[in-house]
Amino acid sequence: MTYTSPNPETAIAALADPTRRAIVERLRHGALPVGELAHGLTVSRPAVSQHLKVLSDAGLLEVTPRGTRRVYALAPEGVAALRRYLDALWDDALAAFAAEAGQRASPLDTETPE
Amino acid sequence: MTYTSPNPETAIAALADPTRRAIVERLRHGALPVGELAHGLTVSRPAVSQHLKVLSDAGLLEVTPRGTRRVYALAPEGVAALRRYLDALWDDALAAFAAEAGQRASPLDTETPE
DNA sequence: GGCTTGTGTAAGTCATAACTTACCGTAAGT
DNA sequence: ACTTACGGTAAGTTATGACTTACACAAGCC
Repeated sequence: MTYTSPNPETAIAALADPTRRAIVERLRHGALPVGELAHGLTVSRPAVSQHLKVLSDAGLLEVTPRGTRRVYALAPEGVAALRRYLDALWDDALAAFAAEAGQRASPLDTETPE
Repeated sequence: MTYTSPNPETAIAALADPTRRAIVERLRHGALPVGELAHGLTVSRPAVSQHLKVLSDAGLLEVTPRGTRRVYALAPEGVAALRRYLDALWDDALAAFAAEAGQRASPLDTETPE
């Protein structure tokens, strides 16, 4: 029960911020505590904490308290949820693309039928 | 030369806005002109135009002028770029996850080696 | 037990971007 | 050619959210 992502849209919104993407990039290589994480960034440690909260709420990160430090890691399930969302979008995009190509092949409606 | 997406990060930022996600959702079923698009939304037509520009710049949408109206459609290549980005992230997330699981199996460093 | 280290939270400031109204250009219809 | 419909752009306002400093709390070390 490592709690799954709430919804992919929250995750997308979380990844929109450059600093948060930088955090995610830093976590690609492995889990890190907050201090280490903030050391490579240009913003203050509290700012990092706030971003970590947003990413965690979006289901993209998981915390493991280890003594006095809190180690953050990428949550594979959160990334997977995003992937599923985009896969479905990709599927529909292709279908719509094909449908429009078919419509252009048989120009039944130069005008919208209203 | 339907011009490809600039980078996945711009696309993510574009999808962060709820109104823009609503536009994308509406385009899943097929291409639409601006008027039709704005009709289903709560914001004004100019606002929709601005959002369409952002989505187009991100490589997620394509325009087809048809007479006086401009028909917008999902750009499969833009969605594909996003998918590739997330696939790579997913890959690293799994690797990091496995690495940490291995570290926990052989606890060489209860402390960070600094 | 007090001190230090590591981190999350609160309050407030400031920058960004989403939205509105007004306007302009362009393509079709009569 | 004039009118109408459609959509992009400009200018200005407002709301959102990212950042800072200051503070509070918990866990290890002496």
